[in-house]
Amino acid sequence: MTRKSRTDRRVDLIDAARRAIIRHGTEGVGLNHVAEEAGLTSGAVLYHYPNLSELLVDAHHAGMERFYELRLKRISGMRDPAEKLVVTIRSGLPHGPDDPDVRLLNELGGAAARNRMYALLLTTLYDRQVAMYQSILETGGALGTFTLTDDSLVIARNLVALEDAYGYRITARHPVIGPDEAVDLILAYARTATGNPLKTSH
Amino acid sequence: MTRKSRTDRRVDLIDAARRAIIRHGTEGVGLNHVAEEAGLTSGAVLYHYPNLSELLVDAHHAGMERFYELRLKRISGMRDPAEKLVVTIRSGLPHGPDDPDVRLLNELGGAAARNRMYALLLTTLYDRQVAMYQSILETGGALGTFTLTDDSLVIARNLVALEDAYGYRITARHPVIGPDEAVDLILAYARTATGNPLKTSH
DNA sequence: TCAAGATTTAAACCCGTATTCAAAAACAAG
DNA sequence: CTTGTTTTTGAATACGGGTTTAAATCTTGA
Repeated sequence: MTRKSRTDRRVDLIDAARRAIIRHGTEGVGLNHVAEEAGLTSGAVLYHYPNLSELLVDAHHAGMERFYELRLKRISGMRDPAEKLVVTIRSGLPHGPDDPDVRLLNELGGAAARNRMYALLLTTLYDRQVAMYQSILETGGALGTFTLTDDSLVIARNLVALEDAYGYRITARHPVIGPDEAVDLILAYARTATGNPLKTSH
Repeated sequence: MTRKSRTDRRVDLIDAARRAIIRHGTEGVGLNHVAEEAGLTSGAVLYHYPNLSELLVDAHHAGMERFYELRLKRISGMRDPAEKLVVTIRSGLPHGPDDPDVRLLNELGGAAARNRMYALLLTTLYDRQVAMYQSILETGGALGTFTLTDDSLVIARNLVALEDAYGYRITARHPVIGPDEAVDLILAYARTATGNPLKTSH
């Protein structure tokens, strides 16, 4: 073992790749971009990774995992399903047009239609987010906090869909729809779907 | 003037570019791809267009215009706002994972975060679609067909957002969510938002 | 300190890119 | 058919891509 373990070095490269992808796009990013971001040469990158595309897949995979885990952590200590729901909606949206995590996810939207690996990653993430919302909705329904107008699966799918779409609008710098406006829009749906006023905490 | 006018030849190239973009992605498409799709050489393409990126922008622009105009045409002869709404929801979704028009739109999702031109095109299309929905909702409200639970702008924005998101899921080949399922999901929201049963016509 | 191993670099390689340009081909009009 | 113009080709240019490899550097353990 040297100063940094083999896996640690790969983690660094994954992070460099993540930044490079955001800067140049999944299909526009090059080995030199990643190397520059990592403070190395392209050869050194390829010493740790067999080829570029594998590194890019790992970078996307890691980015998704981080995004999802962060969302779970945000609501880990909460009891009230209504509060959980509001916080979860917020955590699914980018903080601004340059939010790195969402930027990374949005890069895959087009590529997923051509690349089975990326398609699988994206649909898996979607389904996990749906399950996350569904769990909140179900417990809220059981506790009487929510009165669901539809099957929880339907509402959950629509909530994640709304997040995704407004994420795209925000990263595309829509002049009117920012993070706050997107939250309001999604909450408008969540309120009618749950029958809960869902007050935002500030 | 020769057999084909200058603008006609450009239209052919735009269509070739559209197909090439779908095959290789906005950032992965090359001059040779477009030329091959048009049955020409790269030099001939550049004889009609000053450079590749300008052609790509035109191709995206034309694709959006076609997509939007087609949606308007679908509901042009209809009276009943409920019927209009259902048809419009359908026309906003891809027919399947390989639907060319939606594939083209999805290509821009990631690029819009890096390219101001693409961002403008996408947000403009979004706003126009919102206006289209809003018009349907407003007339339905005026006629008493709809009883809107929210401002028509809010509902319209959410409807377009849902279309966009499910378009991505469908083109990414989600194993469960296809065009029919997506329609049902969006209709679930539309029903609660309009207070109308919104029967699908078959 | 020294030797062995791991890591990084720099250069070479080959392939593909956008773009330019002179020559060839296709075409329209006289 | 011939002339003049438009269009297309194919080659040349110059650059950048990913990947490989030998040499140089750095790190660790003895």
